[in-house]
Amino acid sequence: MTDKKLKATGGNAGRNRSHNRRVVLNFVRAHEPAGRAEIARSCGLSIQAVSNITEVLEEDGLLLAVGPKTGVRGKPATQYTINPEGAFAIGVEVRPDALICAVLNLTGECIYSERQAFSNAVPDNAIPAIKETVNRAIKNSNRKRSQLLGAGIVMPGPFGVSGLSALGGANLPEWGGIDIQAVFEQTLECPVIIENDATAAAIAERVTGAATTVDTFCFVYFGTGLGLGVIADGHAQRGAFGNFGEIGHIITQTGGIQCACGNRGCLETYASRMSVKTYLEQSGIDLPDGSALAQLLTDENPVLMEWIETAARHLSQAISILENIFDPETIILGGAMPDAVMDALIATLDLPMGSLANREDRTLARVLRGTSGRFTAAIGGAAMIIHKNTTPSLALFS
Amino acid sequence: MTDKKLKATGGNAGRNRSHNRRVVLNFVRAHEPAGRAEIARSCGLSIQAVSNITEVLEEDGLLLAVGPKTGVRGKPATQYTINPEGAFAIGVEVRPDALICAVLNLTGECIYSERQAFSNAVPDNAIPAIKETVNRAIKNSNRKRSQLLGAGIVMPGPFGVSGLSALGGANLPEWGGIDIQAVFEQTLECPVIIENDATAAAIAERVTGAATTVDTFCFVYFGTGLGLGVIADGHAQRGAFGNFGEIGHIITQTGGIQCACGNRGCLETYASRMSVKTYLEQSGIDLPDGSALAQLLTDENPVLMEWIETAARHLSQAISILENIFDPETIILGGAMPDAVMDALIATLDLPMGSLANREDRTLARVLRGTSGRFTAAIGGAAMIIHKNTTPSLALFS
DNA sequence: GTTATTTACTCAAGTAACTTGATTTAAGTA
DNA sequence: TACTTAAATCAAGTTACTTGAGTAAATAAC
Repeated sequence: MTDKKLKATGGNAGRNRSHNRRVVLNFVRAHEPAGRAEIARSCGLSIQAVSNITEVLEEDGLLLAVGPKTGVRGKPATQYTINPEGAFAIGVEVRPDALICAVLNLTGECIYSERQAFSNAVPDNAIPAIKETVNRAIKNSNRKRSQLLGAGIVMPGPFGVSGLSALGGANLPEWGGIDIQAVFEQTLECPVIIENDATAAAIAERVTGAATTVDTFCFVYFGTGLGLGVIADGHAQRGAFGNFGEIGHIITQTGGIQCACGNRGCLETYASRMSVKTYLEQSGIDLPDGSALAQLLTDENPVLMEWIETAARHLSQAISILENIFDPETIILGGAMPDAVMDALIATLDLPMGSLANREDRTLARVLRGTSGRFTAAIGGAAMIIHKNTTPSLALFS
Repeated sequence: MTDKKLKATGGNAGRNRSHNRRVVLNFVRAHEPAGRAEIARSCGLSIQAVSNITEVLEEDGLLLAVGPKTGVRGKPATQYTINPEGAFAIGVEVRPDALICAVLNLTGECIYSERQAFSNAVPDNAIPAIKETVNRAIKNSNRKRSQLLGAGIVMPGPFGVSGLSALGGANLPEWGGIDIQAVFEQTLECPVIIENDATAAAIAERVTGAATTVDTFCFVYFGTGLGLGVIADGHAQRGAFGNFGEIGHIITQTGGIQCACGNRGCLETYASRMSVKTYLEQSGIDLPDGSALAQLLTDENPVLMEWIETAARHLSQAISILENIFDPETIILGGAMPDAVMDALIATLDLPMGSLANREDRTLARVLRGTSGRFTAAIGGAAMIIHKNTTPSLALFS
C-alpha cells in the first residue's frame, strides 16, 4: 500500500549491519534454538561477525541466550532464541463499522486484543480514535512504548481506483488522496505500515501461524469479501499500486450472481462471509455472528451445507488457478470464518489431480486452514511490523 | 528451475561491492545517460563511492563515458551509458524438435541468432549439440569468450511434477532427475541459468523490450502452449518449485475442449499456437509456418477470424484474472505468434471496465504487444543473464 | 583415566568499501 | 569580470566484516 516506489539502494557499512541483523533474526526465528557457528554457516558470515551481531541483539533484548547444546562432540554451543518480551508491535484493523486492535510480542503471540464498534470511519473520526486505541493497548498490555516496533494499519482495499466505490461495499472512500502512512507515523509517533487485510493475514501466518518455515505460499482471506495474500520467497507481494490480490472479483461463473462491482459471477458472491449471510437470509435464516454459523454447521443445516457445496466448487476453481499460477508450497485458507466451517469447506474442495501441485515430493497438504477469527487482520497488522524487523529485504547476494 | 533454495545471506564488504555495481548498472540501464552525482542521489550512495564504482565499471568495459551534460548550471556532468560491446550473453531454447540460439550484447541487442532442427532432444544428444551451438555462436558473432557473461537455457516446463508427461506434449521428460544447471555450467564453462520460456520472455521484455522501465508487469507467452512470466518489483517470480506461471491450464470453460492434461476447457486449448493450428486444420486449412498465418489474417480468413474471436474471449478472462491478482502496471502479450495476429487478438479483447486496472492515473495501456517471433524464448535466455548482471538481488535496504 | 579429537568461541590485528570535508573544476548568470 | 551553482577529486576517517592464532569444553578412543 505504501505508494512510495521502492528503489534499489546501494549498500554501505551501516545498511549492511542492519541487513545482517535481520538475516540473523530471520534465521533464528525459523530455526530456534540456534548456535552462533550454525548461524554463521547458514548466513554466509564469519563466526566472529555473528558473535558481534548476537551480542548486540542480546543487549537490545531481541535475542535470548538459552542453555548450551549437549550430546554432540565439541564445545557446547551457546544457543539463542527470539526473546518474546524484547519488543512488541500493534496492529489495527480499520473497518467501516469497527476498530479492531491486537498486540503481538516478538514471537508473534497475541498478548492483547480488543474490538470496538465504530460507526463512521472517516479520517477525522478514526485517526484520533486509533491514537487512543493504540495508547490504551500499550497500557493494557503492560508494555513500554520504547519497545514498540511500530504499528500496522489494516484497511480494506482497493485504493486509488477509478470508480472505487463500485468495487465492493467494504471500502473506505473518504481515505483517498491522503498519505495515510505519513499521517499515522506523525500521529502515532512510531513506524507505520499500511496494508490490506489479506496480505496482512498472510504475513501473520508467516510470523506466527502455519507458515513460519514456508517461504512461498498463497493465503486466501475470508473477510467481508475474499482477498489473496501471497508470500514469495519470504516477501509479501504488493503489486504496482498496492492492490495485489483482488481475487474476489475473478469470475468463476459466466452470467452468475450479480456482484456489487458490476460484473456477474464473481468468486466472492459465492465464497465469502457476506455470501454465506446472504445465502442463508434468502432462506429466512438470520446470522447474527460467527458462533451462530458454527452452530448451523453442527446442526448440519441443509441450507448451509448447500452453500458450502457451492462455495467449495467455486473455491476449487480459484485454488486451482492459484496453484497453476504461483506454484506455491501450499495454499492457506483463513480469516473471519469459524474454524469448523473452514474445515468443512476444505474437506469439500475438489481439486484436479492432474495438476502441477500434485507433486510426489510434496510435504505440506495442498490446502491448509490458517488462523481464523475476527482478530485475524489486526493480528496481521502487528505481524507485518514483526516481519519487517526480522526479514532481510534482500533475498540473497548470490 | 534452479532447485537450490535461495537463502538470505549476510552482507560484507565484497558482496556489498558487487551489489552496488549492479545497483549502478541497473540505474544507468534505465536512465542513461546518467551522471555520477545523479546516480549517487538515486542510489543512496556518496558521489565518491559512485565515482569509484563507475571507474571500475568503465575499466571493465561495462560502462561508457559519453559527452558531458550541458545547458545547466554548474560543472558539466560526465555521463555514462551501458557499453553495448562490453559483454554479451547467449540464450538457447531447447525444444523437442529444435535448438534455437541467440546472442545479445549488453544493451540487449540481438547480434546473432540461429535455428536448427533437432529430432531427439534427450540429454545425451542435446548437451553436446548445445555446446557446439554455443561455440559456433561465439565465433559467428565475433565475440571473445572472456566477455561471455553466461548462458541462459530455456526449456519448456513444468519440471518435477508427478505424471509430468500428462501435462502437455511440449515437455522433455528425459531431463528429469538431472541437475541441469550444474551439467551445463560444467559443459559450457560459464554461468548458466535454466528457466521456462514464459519467464525468459518476460525478462527479455524487461531488458530490451517494451518494459525496460516497468518494474511490475505480467507477460503472457504464446508458445506451443500458453505461459505466464511475472516481473514484480524488477524480480522474476519463480514459484516454490520453479514452475511459476502455468497459466495455460487454468480452466476458462467448464466442460470445454479436452486438453492433453486430462481436464477440459483449459485456456491453452483456445489460445495458443497449437490451438490455432488445430482449429484451422479442422476446417481443412494447413498451417506450415507463421507467415502462412499472417497471410490468412491479411485475407481476413473467416475461420481464423472466428478463432481470434474465441481466443480473445478466453484470453480476456485470463487477463482480467491477472489484473485482479497481480495489480500490474501493464500486461504484455508476446511469443511465437505473428505481430499482426497478436495485434488482432489484442484489439478483440473485451476487458471489464469495472476493474482495478481501470485507473485514472494509468500511463501504460492495460495490454501491450511485446516481442514476438520464434527467437523470443532464446533471446529471453540471453536476457536472463544480462538481467542477472544488472539487477541487484535486494530490492532496497529499508 | 588419560589422551586425542572435535567443535565453539574469543582476541587482536587487518582489510575492503563507503563516508566526510576540504578543494578544484567548469559551466551558466549577473 | 565576478558570482553562483553543481560535479568531481583528494585525502583522511569510519565501520563492520574477515582472518588467524589461541582457548575452552565437550565426546571419543586407547
